Amino acid sequence: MFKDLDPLLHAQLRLAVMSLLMSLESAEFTFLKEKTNSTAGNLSVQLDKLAEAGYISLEKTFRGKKPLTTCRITPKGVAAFEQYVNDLKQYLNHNPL
Amino acid sequence: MFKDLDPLLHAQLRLAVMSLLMSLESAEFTFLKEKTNSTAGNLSVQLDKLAEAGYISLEKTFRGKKPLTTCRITPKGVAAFEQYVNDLKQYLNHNPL
DNA sequence: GTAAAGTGGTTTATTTTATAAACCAAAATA
DNA sequence: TATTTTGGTTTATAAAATAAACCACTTTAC
Repeated sequence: MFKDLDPLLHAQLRLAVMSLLMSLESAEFTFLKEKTNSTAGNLSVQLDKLAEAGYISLEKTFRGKKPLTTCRITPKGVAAFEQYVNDLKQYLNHNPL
Repeated sequence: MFKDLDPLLHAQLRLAVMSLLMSLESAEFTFLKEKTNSTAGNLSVQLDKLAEAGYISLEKTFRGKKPLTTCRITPKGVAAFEQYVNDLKQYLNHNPL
Protein backbone atom coordinates (compact mmCIF):
# COMPACT_ATOMS: atom_id res chain seq x y z
CA MET A 1 0.00 0.00 0.00
CA PHE A 2 2.71 2.51 0.93
CA LYS A 3 5.60 2.66 -1.48
CA ASP A 4 8.98 3.37 0.03
CA LEU A 5 9.96 7.00 -0.24
CA ASP A 6 13.35 7.78 -1.74
CA PRO A 7 15.37 8.49 1.40
CA LEU A 8 17.57 10.92 -0.47
CA LEU A 9 14.61 13.12 -1.22
CA HIS A 10 12.69 12.54 1.99
CA ALA A 11 14.85 15.00 3.91
CA GLN A 12 13.89 18.58 4.34
CA LEU A 13 16.94 20.38 3.07
CA ARG A 14 17.62 18.08 0.13
CA LEU A 15 13.97 18.26 -0.87
CA ALA A 16 14.00 22.05 -0.72
CA VAL A 17 17.12 22.18 -2.87
CA MET A 18 15.64 19.82 -5.43
CA SER A 19 12.41 21.76 -5.43
CA LEU A 20 14.28 24.95 -6.24
CA LEU A 21 16.40 23.32 -8.90
CA MET A 22 13.30 21.88 -10.56
CA SER A 23 12.33 25.36 -11.65
CA LEU A 24 15.77 26.85 -12.22
CA GLU A 25 18.35 26.37 -14.92
CA SER A 26 21.02 26.56 -12.27
CA ALA A 27 21.59 27.97 -8.82
CA GLU A 28 24.61 29.15 -6.90
CA PHE A 29 25.58 27.80 -3.51
CA THR A 30 24.93 31.09 -1.76
CA PHE A 31 21.55 31.44 -3.42
CA LEU A 32 20.46 28.00 -2.22
CA LYS A 33 21.83 28.74 1.22
CA GLU A 34 19.69 31.87 1.48
CA LYS A 35 16.54 30.41 0.00
CA THR A 36 16.64 27.31 2.16
CA ASN A 37 17.81 29.11 5.26
CA SER A 38 20.47 26.53 5.90
CA THR A 39 24.00 26.66 7.21
CA ALA A 40 26.85 26.37 4.75
CA GLY A 41 28.07 23.15 6.38
CA ASN A 42 24.75 21.40 6.19
CA LEU A 43 24.13 22.56 2.65
CA SER A 44 27.58 21.47 1.53
CA VAL A 45 27.03 17.96 2.90
CA GLN A 46 23.56 17.60 1.40
CA LEU A 47 24.63 18.90 -2.01
CA ASP A 48 27.41 16.34 -2.06
CA LYS A 49 24.92 13.57 -1.35
CA LEU A 50 22.63 14.69 -4.13
CA ALA A 51 25.59 14.95 -6.49
CA GLU A 52 26.88 11.52 -5.52
CA ALA A 53 23.48 10.07 -6.32
CA GLY A 54 23.60 11.77 -9.69
CA TYR A 55 20.55 13.90 -8.92
CA ILE A 56 22.42 17.16 -9.42
CA SER A 57 25.70 18.29 -10.90
CA LEU A 58 28.11 20.62 -9.15
CA GLU A 59 30.38 22.94 -11.05
CA LYS A 60 33.12 24.49 -8.97
CA THR A 61 34.78 27.50 -10.48
CA PHE A 62 35.78 31.00 -9.42
CA ARG A 63 34.11 34.34 -9.81
CA GLY A 64 37.01 36.71 -9.78
CA LYS A 65 39.07 35.29 -6.95
CA LYS A 66 36.20 33.80 -4.94
CA PRO A 67 35.00 30.23 -5.19
CA LEU A 68 31.71 29.72 -6.97
CA THR A 69 29.65 26.54 -6.81
CA THR A 70 26.91 26.23 -9.38
CA CYS A 71 24.25 23.52 -9.07
CA ARG A 72 22.03 21.98 -11.71
CA ILE A 73 19.46 19.24 -11.54
CA THR A 74 20.08 16.29 -13.86
CA PRO A 75 17.50 14.31 -15.87
CA LYS A 76 17.92 11.54 -13.30
CA GLY A 77 17.20 14.06 -10.58
CA VAL A 78 14.08 15.30 -12.30
CA ALA A 79 12.81 11.75 -12.67
CA ALA A 80 13.55 10.94 -9.04
CA PHE A 81 11.80 14.08 -7.86
CA GLU A 82 8.71 13.33 -9.90
CA GLN A 83 8.64 9.76 -8.68
CA TYR A 84 8.98 10.94 -5.10
CA VAL A 85 6.12 13.39 -5.41
CA ASN A 86 4.00 10.68 -6.89
CA ASP A 87 4.81 8.13 -4.19
CA LEU A 88 4.18 10.68 -1.50
CA LYS A 89 0.62 11.18 -2.63
CA GLN A 90 -0.33 7.80 -1.20
CA TYR A 91 0.62 9.09 2.20
CA LEU A 92 -1.23 12.36 1.91
CA ASN A 93 -4.55 11.42 0.38
CA HIS A 94 -5.69 9.20 3.18
CA ASN A 95 -7.75 6.88 1.05
CA PRO A 96 -10.25 4.80 3.00
CA LEU A 97 -9.70 1.07 2.68
CA MET B 1 10.02 30.36 1.69
CA PHE B 2 10.16 26.78 2.96
CA LYS B 3 8.34 26.24 6.22
CA ASP B 4 9.86 23.69 8.58
CA LEU B 5 8.22 20.31 8.32
CA ASP B 6 7.02 18.70 11.55
CA PRO B 7 9.82 16.21 12.17
CA LEU B 8 7.43 13.84 13.88
CA LEU B 9 5.42 13.52 10.72
CA HIS B 10 8.25 13.74 8.23
CA ALA B 11 9.23 10.12 8.78
CA GLN B 12 7.96 7.37 6.57
CA LEU B 13 6.50 4.98 9.10
CA ARG B 14 4.92 7.59 11.33
CA LEU B 15 3.45 9.34 8.32
CA ALA B 16 1.98 6.09 7.04
CA VAL B 17 0.44 5.35 10.44
CA MET B 18 -1.05 8.81 10.66
CA SER B 19 -2.33 8.57 7.11
CA LEU B 20 -4.14 5.35 7.97
CA LEU B 21 -5.53 6.69 11.21
CA MET B 22 -6.84 9.78 9.41
CA SER B 23 -9.43 7.62 7.71
CA LEU B 24 -10.08 5.08 10.45
CA GLU B 25 -11.92 5.29 13.74
CA SER B 26 -9.24 3.11 15.25
CA ALA B 27 -6.69 0.53 14.25
CA GLU B 28 -5.04 -2.40 15.97
CA PHE B 29 -1.30 -2.81 16.28
CA THR B 30 -1.22 -5.88 14.06
CA PHE B 31 -3.32 -4.18 11.43
CA LEU B 32 -0.97 -1.20 11.26
CA LYS B 33 1.98 -3.55 11.19
CA GLU B 34 0.60 -5.34 8.16
CA LYS B 35 -0.55 -2.28 6.27
CA THR B 36 2.70 -0.42 6.77
CA ASN B 37 4.89 -3.46 6.27
CA SER B 38 6.92 -2.64 9.32
CA THR B 39 8.54 -4.68 12.03
CA ALA B 40 6.88 -4.87 15.43
CA GLY B 41 9.86 -3.23 17.09
CA ASN B 42 9.96 -0.26 14.78
CA LEU B 43 6.21 0.19 14.91
CA SER B 44 6.17 0.01 18.69
CA VAL B 45 8.79 2.74 18.95
CA GLN B 46 7.11 5.03 16.44
CA LEU B 47 3.66 4.61 17.98
CA ASP B 48 5.09 5.59 21.33
CA LYS B 49 6.55 8.74 19.83
CA LEU B 50 3.26 9.71 18.24
CA ALA B 51 1.47 9.01 21.50
CA GLU B 52 3.96 11.01 23.52
CA ALA B 53 3.39 13.97 21.20
CA GLY B 54 -0.34 13.61 21.75
CA TYR B 55 -0.97 12.86 18.09
CA ILE B 56 -2.53 9.47 18.81
CA SER B 57 -3.88 7.60 21.81
CA LEU B 58 -2.98 4.02 22.66
CA GLU B 59 -5.33 1.73 24.48
CA LYS B 60 -3.74 -1.44 25.79
CA THR B 61 -6.16 -4.21 26.70
CA PHE B 62 -6.56 -7.91 26.12
CA ARG B 63 -8.53 -9.86 23.60
CA GLY B 64 -9.11 -13.13 25.37
CA LYS B 65 -5.67 -13.82 26.78
CA LYS B 66 -3.66 -11.97 24.16
CA PRO B 67 -2.53 -8.36 24.38
CA LEU B 68 -4.35 -5.91 22.16
CA THR B 69 -3.15 -2.41 21.35
CA THR B 70 -5.69 -0.09 19.78
CA CYS B 71 -4.64 3.21 18.22
CA ARG B 72 -6.66 6.32 17.54
CA ILE B 73 -5.71 9.70 16.12
CA THR B 74 -6.46 12.69 18.37
CA PRO B 75 -7.78 16.10 17.33
CA LYS B 76 -4.27 17.42 17.86
CA GLY B 77 -3.00 14.69 15.55
CA VAL B 78 -5.51 15.57 12.87
CA ALA B 79 -4.50 19.22 13.04
CA ALA B 80 -0.80 18.37 12.86
CA PHE B 81 -1.33 16.09 9.89
CA GLU B 82 -3.27 18.72 8.00
CA GLN B 83 -0.67 21.35 8.77
CA TYR B 84 2.08 19.03 7.60
CA VAL B 85 0.35 18.29 4.31
CA ASN B 86 -0.11 21.97 3.77
CA ASP B 87 3.49 22.86 4.54
CA LEU B 88 4.73 20.10 2.30
CA LYS B 89 3.00 21.58 -0.71
CA GLN B 90 5.58 24.35 -0.86
CA TYR B 91 8.21 21.73 -1.47
CA LEU B 92 6.29 19.82 -4.12
CA ASN B 93 4.87 22.54 -6.31
CA HIS B 94 8.15 24.01 -7.39
CA ASN B 95 7.00 27.58 -7.74
CA PRO B 96 9.26 29.70 -9.90
CA LEU B 97 10.68 32.73 -8.12
C1' DG C 1 2.49 -33.16 30.25
C1' DT C 2 6.12 -30.96 28.15
C1' DA C 3 9.03 -29.30 24.44
C1' DA C 4 8.70 -26.30 20.29
C1' DA C 5 6.77 -22.77 17.79
C1' DG C 6 3.70 -18.75 17.36
C1' DT C 7 1.49 -14.26 18.93
C1' DG C 8 1.80 -9.65 20.37
C1' DG C 9 4.36 -6.98 21.65
C1' DT C 10 8.72 -4.14 24.48
C1' DT C 11 13.46 -2.98 25.31
C1' DT C 12 18.04 -2.32 24.08
C1' DA C 13 21.74 -1.90 20.77
C1' DT C 14 23.42 -0.55 16.33
C1' DT C 15 23.55 2.02 12.33
C1' DT C 16 22.39 5.85 9.71
C1' DT C 17 21.27 10.79 9.30
C1' DA C 18 21.06 15.33 10.11
C1' DT C 19 23.02 19.07 12.20
C1' DA C 20 26.39 21.84 14.35
C1' DA C 21 30.89 23.25 15.26
C1' DA C 22 35.43 23.94 13.85
C1' DC C 23 38.32 25.01 10.40
C1' DC C 24 40.60 26.95 5.95
C1' DA C 25 42.13 30.11 2.16
C1' DA C 26 41.52 34.22 0.18
C1' DA C 27 39.71 38.85 0.05
C1' DA C 28 37.85 42.99 1.79
C1' DT C 29 37.63 46.34 5.50
C1' DA C 30 39.17 49.13 9.40
C1' DT D 1 48.57 45.02 9.41
C1' DA D 2 45.20 43.02 12.38
C1' DT D 3 40.01 41.84 11.91
C1' DT D 4 36.19 40.52 9.64
C1' DT D 5 33.79 38.63 5.81
C1' DT D 6 33.06 35.42 1.96
C1' DG D 7 32.53 30.91 0.27
C1' DG D 8 32.92 27.16 1.31
C1' DT D 9 34.89 21.97 3.43
C1' DT D 10 35.83 18.72 7.02
C1' DT D 11 35.11 16.69 11.32
C1' DA D 12 32.48 15.90 15.53
C1' DT D 13 28.12 15.48 17.91
C1' DA D 14 23.30 14.68 18.50
C1' DA D 15 19.22 12.64 17.04
C1' DA D 16 16.73 9.27 14.46
C1' DA D 17 15.48 5.05 12.29
C1' DT D 18 16.08 0.38 12.20
C1' DA D 19 17.36 -4.12 13.68
C1' DA D 20 18.20 -7.48 17.01
C1' DA D 21 17.29 -9.49 21.29
C1' DC D 22 14.15 -10.41 24.56
C1' DC D 23 9.66 -11.38 27.32
C1' DA D 24 5.09 -13.26 28.74
C1' DC D 25 1.88 -15.95 27.39
C1' DT D 26 -0.56 -19.49 24.10
C1' DT D 27 -1.19 -22.79 21.03
C1' DT D 28 0.24 -26.95 18.66
C1' DA D 29 2.73 -31.32 18.30
C1' DC D 30 4.46 -35.02 20.20
